[in-house]
Amino acid sequence: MTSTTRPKPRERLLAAAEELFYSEGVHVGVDRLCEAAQVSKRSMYQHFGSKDEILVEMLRSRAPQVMAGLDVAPDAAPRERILAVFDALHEQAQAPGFHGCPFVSVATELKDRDHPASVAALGYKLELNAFFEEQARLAGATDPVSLGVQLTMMFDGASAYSVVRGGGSPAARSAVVALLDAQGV
Amino acid sequence: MTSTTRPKPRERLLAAAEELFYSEGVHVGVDRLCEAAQVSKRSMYQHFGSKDEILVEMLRSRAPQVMAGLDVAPDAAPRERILAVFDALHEQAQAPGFHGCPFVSVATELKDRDHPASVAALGYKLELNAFFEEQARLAGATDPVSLGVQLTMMFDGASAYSVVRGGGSPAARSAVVALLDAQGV
DNA sequence: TGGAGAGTACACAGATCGGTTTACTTTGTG
DNA sequence: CACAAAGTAAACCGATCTGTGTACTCTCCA
Repeated sequence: MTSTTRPKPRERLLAAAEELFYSEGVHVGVDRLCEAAQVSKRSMYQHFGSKDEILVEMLRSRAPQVMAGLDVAPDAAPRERILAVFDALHEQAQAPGFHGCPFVSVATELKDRDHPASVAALGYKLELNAFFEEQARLAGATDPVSLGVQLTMMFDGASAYSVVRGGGSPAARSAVVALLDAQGV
Repeated sequence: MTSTTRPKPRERLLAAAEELFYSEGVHVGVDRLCEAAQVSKRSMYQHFGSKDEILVEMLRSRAPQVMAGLDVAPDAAPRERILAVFDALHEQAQAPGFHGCPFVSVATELKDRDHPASVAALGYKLELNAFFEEQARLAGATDPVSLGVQLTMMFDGASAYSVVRGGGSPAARSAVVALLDAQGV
């Protein structure tokens, strides 16, 4: 009976935090968090020391899933694998509940790079950057380090575009193509 | 005595809102806002109907100044004028109190594109986009519309980079050069 | 000079914030 | 079965939130 069992409070809290913090911001209160997770506040403070701890744990535990949701062509050649990331982003940006990259959102809302959650967000961004850089290197890019940063910037820029205007733009893909072409990828 | 006069409460409130909402977020309370502006709460509600109204008015009134702070080479040729914007951003991103584009920040924090402040933020972003597009057109770009969007994305992507990691990166400028070169600008 | 408009200080309302505490119930297992 | 672990509901704490009400003072100008 491992498949139909209801998730434990800890996991329910992390799921509720993912949903609420993303759709409404990190200022959502613990009362609403507990209500959404169907967990009493007393239990919540048994599992987590504070609301911030939930936020950090949520970011840490979700990073791999977010990466997996973007690296949708792991067996393709580097250039296509990179482009697939932006195609995936483009599709996610069409969804009604899209509010940009959750890690950048948290960092933007906290406005404090020393906050543990900001550090967790930075960790994820470095991962994404490393992914781009590695693919660039595999494809024989002129300057993989620079290209990795450039692609990370384009990723966050395309996200910001969606946050402000809604939806996506084909200009993101053409920009990526131009950046890849410029380095012979 | 027009130069040494202390600004009126309305302007002091807008200045305090610009400072506090940017450095700490739109969730700063009206009490702290009034304290920073040295204006009584009663007076605040004489000038503005609500806290949100201050936020919207602040964004609207500050947009021209922000644009002016980026278009620092208005007499240069289009390509250099565009690059000057990213050089200005790069310098601003080095400053200790930098927290990204204030308009994108507000939109990110509100997570509601229908909010009047989000609409104001959108208006500013469209202005920046139009600026890039116009320069691209003047320089004879292959597809000025697409290039305008691409540059706006790079701008916000470079801003996000600074928010998450702090400081700037020379990769932003090289990316812009690649995008311009790809369109013969 | 005197009165109106603009400003102040401060208490208040009702809600919500993060977090704690008390008292009770459920659940899994030796 | 029995009992500890883990869960629940709900009151409570002091602080803060947006916004209002009251009562007073300042300043400028007809």
